[in-house]
Amino acid sequence: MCLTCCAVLLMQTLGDNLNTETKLRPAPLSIEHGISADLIAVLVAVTCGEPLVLTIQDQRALPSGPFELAHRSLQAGLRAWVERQTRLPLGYIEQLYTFADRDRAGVAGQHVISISYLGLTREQPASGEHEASWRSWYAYFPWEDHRVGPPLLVENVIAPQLKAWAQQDKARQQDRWQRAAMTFGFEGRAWNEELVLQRYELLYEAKLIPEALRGNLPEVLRPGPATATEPGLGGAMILDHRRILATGIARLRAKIKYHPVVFELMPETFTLLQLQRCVEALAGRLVHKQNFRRLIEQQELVEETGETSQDTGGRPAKLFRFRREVLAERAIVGTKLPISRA
Amino acid sequence: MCLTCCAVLLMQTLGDNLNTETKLRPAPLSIEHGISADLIAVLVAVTCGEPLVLTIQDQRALPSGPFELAHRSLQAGLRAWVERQTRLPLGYIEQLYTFADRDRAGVAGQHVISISYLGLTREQPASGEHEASWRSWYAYFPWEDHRVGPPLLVENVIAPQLKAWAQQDKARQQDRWQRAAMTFGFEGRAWNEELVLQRYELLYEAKLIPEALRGNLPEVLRPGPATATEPGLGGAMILDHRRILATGIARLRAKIKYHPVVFELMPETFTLLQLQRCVEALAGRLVHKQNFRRLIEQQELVEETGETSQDTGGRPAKLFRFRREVLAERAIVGTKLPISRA
DNA sequence: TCTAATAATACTCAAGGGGAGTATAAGGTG
DNA sequence: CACCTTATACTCCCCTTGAGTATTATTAGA
Repeated sequence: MCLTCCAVLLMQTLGDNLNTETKLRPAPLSIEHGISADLIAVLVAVTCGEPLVLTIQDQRALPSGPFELAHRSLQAGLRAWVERQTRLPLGYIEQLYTFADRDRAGVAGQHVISISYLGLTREQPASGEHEASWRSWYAYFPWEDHRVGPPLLVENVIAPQLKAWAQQDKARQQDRWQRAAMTFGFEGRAWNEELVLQRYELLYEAKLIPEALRGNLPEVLRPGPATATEPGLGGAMILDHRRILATGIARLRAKIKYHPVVFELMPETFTLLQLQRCVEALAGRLVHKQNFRRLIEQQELVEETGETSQDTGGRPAKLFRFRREVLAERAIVGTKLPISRA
Repeated sequence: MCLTCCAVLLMQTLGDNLNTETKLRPAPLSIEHGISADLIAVLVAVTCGEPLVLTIQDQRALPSGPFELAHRSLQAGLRAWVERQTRLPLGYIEQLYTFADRDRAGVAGQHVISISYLGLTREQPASGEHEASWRSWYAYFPWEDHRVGPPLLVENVIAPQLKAWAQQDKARQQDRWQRAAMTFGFEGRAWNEELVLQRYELLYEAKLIPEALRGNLPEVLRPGPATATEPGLGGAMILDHRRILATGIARLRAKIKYHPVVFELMPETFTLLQLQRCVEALAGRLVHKQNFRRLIEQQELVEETGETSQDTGGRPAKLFRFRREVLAERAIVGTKLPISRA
């Protein structure tokens, strides 16, 4: 079969090239096909105003598993697999990105295609079996939390280090610093919470992220120390899992603005402040309370349950529930083109 | 070389298989591993106010090829492959979606993962070798072109057929018709040009699309008649290529609203009307001329070249060029959250 | 019991973006 | 020259949106 031949030949080519450095050289015959597919999930929940992500392996990896042919579709495969592993009912699933960089090749030329998904779930039940645990995503991206103002980390650590990095290359200095200023909001620019991935990639490129210092291939075999780099720029993860997480956060931050996905993260009934805190947790920014309520109400996204919540610490708040009908009623998309209505 | 061998063998396999109507049921044993990966490209150009997509196989398929392990990344692989095949310089590339539905399984359990990409290219040089040719995407989605008003097809054909389909199932009647009304803008609702995929999937579900009538598995082997269904609901394509095209169109229609990708489709210099016509071709809707210009200018997306174009049919128009700097200057993303600036 | 703190909720106001239209300029063609 | 076509400038007005003030309903504590 074509694929086999292709793979085998490639194996050899790859094998030849790769092992010039390290010399773990597996028998090239042992692997027949060069391609395997993995599913990687960014599972998000928000509890007590913290955005949580499900992790395994001592909080250094995203849950992932082999793509099984048994399922009708990728989506179904992921859903079944997640629910089996974690017992979490998955409200919302969305494909994120498919990675197949050569650098990701794992054990000896075995080429891995990773299809990543974003999944939203309610609250946070017992996190299933295995060593799965929930962790705030700001543990991996401390510079992304601007809810109490811009973190000192940005100004005190990231800015100077990026400046130094920019100056390392006189030719590209301008360009580098402009990118840094744009993504991190230096030089008086506004912070843009959606640029999560761009910021991570910039830090990676500047080698401020421990993942960037690892060798490419043999890396799979040494996940590195668990907390060695924690104090600085957030917890590291294996492989490119942190990049995938960044992709998921960025996607979610963009999505909440034009699609009512927040409600997938909320309990059945909630107060408006709880909803606001959830949005703020995701966006990493504070929101204008009155205007937020106006936005929610004029879009008719919620309806009163008639009950109130007493445990607010102040005046009791009305409880609301999501009006699921809106999903069918209208497609929420924004126009930016001056479309002629005539 | 691997690539050659792979390609040649695939050619043969495909060639052999394509014209045998059914019987092709290979021995399930022949394949050891179930997974192979394909790249599928939605290549778009706009010429003379028409949005074009590159097709092969008598305009019934999108260009695709095996994923080659030799490249550094998927993106690089696609770029190299496209440029080799078509000699088109690809300005912009974006991953669309990864499909791996069981229904797509081609030859007997061989599981195919298809990673689809959207690519934008300038104008339209000679379309390379092979049987590649450009075709207006509205040939596949005639109901999507609202530039001269809502097509009669929508009101005269689609609406009644969807109504009939809704009424087939008394239980789901309400729901079905609401979906139809929402996506196609029936019952006085506004047309939303971004819902390309939703509309296609609705028509597919209602079996108004010939692709939906094909059997699942042996389908690969019989692409069906070339123009049998043309007069009705647009040209058919093999497998799920039309769905992928719909995904690409939808993504592009959404993207032009918040990211200056249109310019990847324009020649080096252009008049504002040419730019407008290009946007209109993509969006499938007319745009308010004066407000469109205001939008472009206030965003400082273009700068005058100093020259003018005479062949407008009227007063000569200033020529403009895209200000590439804006890409670095600012990240264009829109906020819909009432973020507190204090 | 009275007071301060916390939060919910209602309302106001001004600036700006965006939809829509009018007016004028500058080329062609008969 | 009249008349068509397109380019370009400018106006108007409403509604969204950012920002702030005022009022109400609770709890905690002096």
